[in-house]
Amino acid sequence: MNTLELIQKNLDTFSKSERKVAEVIIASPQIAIHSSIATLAKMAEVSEPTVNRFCRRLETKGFPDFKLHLAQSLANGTPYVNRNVNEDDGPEAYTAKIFESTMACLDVAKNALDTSLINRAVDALTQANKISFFGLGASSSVAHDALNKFFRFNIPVACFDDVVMQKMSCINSTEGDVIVLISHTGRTKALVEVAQLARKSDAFVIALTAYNSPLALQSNLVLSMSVPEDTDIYMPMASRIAQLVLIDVLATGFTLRRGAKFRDNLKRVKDGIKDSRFDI
Amino acid sequence: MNTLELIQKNLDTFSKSERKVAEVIIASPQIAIHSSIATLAKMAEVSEPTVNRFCRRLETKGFPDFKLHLAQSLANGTPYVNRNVNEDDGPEAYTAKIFESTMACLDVAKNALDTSLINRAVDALTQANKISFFGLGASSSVAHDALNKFFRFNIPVACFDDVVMQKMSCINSTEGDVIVLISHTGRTKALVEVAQLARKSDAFVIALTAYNSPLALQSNLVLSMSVPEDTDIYMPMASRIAQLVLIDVLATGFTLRRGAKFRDNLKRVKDGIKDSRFDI
DNA sequence: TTTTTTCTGTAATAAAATGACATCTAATGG
DNA sequence: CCATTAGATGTCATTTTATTACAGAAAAAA
Repeated sequence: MNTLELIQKNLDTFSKSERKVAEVIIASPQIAIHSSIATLAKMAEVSEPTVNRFCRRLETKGFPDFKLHLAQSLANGTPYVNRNVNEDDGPEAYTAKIFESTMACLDVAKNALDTSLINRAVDALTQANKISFFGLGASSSVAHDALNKFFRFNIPVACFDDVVMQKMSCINSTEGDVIVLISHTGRTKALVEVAQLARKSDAFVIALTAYNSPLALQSNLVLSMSVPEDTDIYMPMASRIAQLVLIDVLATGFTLRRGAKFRDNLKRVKDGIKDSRFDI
Repeated sequence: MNTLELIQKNLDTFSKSERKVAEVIIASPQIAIHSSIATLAKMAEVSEPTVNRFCRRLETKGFPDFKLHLAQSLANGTPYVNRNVNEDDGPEAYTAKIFESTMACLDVAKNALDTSLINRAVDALTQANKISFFGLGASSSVAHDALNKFFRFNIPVACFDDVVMQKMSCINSTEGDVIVLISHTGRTKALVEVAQLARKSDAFVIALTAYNSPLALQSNLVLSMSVPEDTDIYMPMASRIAQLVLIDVLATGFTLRRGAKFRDNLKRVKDGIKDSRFDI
């Protein structure tokens, strides 16, 4: 496991002084691995043995061993941890934090995803007579984006961000239709009702939502991501990005399933809008 | 560059004793990084300073620094690189590839961004009488998303994905209005015309687009990301994600600039929709 | 062969990390 | 509210580790 993530996760198991050390390391891991125990101790304003004890707590042999582990995990994967934006952060700080925590969330989302479920979702989508994407609030732009993607595949596809339209559309659904419902929390009442209507009409309901949420329980297939929303200042940020990437994954799975001929078709669509663009 | 490869390549530039060290390290690098200079010297049957000199020859600060470099290059594989999806990739493969290359793109985007420009953009947005977000095609969902974010700030904000509406809106703009144009390529003729109209009406034009593109040249402020679109099967994927994260950054900058009182307001908006959700 | 340069090892020094112990802090029970 | 105790933290001593300076050996050049 990634050392940096490990530190982040165990942050509350550390003592006061050890947490100081953890924070200094998380803030600038690259500096940490190039420092001696003395300089790091000074940076964290603790004593040298405290740094050493901190290292041991992370199941390493000591400080030099810890540095090796940290160095490896910095090279290995995400040096990106979910850091919250502070009130006094400048543009550099909050830009970096948001990008990095988004990347960290994508990493978590990737690991939490069940690819066999993705495969089943792609199965359902490729066999669908019609695909509908529904979302409300912040999730409606995800639905729009999905529309934009699947629309190019030249199959019947719809997208509504209005509850009434969504319900009407569900009532008119039949077996063979796939309805994709998008909601971060999975607790929006209106969307749960939409799911119920869709099920009544024998449509296949795929939910991009939280595991075990009311919406998830009403769906045929759930793609859950369990992304923490720490960074957010009262609005969904990283979760929505993860959903979008998941849409990309589904769209890619779709095109791969359809084969090479189909992809040529996509290219023609793209070439078709050439005239509306400036040449280089 | 990979340290182990570097050693291999420079094998003939070393002296006799240094080569002994090199060979021991190449033979068992995992042991090497966990050994002290003394044990490694003994293994190579040379003196300790020889090992040290060997490390310096590889442009490291000394033995501990060398170990860090070696540890990093031993950390398996290049993690988040832009790997293209192949026709014969299974669900695990393409899911991982899409997530990872999205993360790689975000990393590139983050490094390419100019935070002073972000700061200026936040300046403009906070002082705006009215903010409009315009995008066409795939970028329209980014514009929608931006609307959803800035709408919560309780300021006049608009979003159109229709060229005619966009143009009309621009003609009605006045000084103090900010228009944010979103386009990956920056070559969509219609959107460039929109930019020109907006400038004529003395609106401040911010473009989220490619550097030096026709759209960029027509704008007051350009936030460019230069994200490669390798992974894409003829549709924007990662670039759009990067734009969305950039919107998050701008929205965060906005809330930070507005201060604590303003953030309490945001919380009230969120609490206000509580009734429409299921409790846990 | 002599001279010069380059390499390599020894020993001294400096730096770093760890261990032992004392002190402080905070929590628990009287 | 104080005494006791477990845990946390720092100081200092010790040990380990790395680096430097220098001298002798090997190789190359004259």
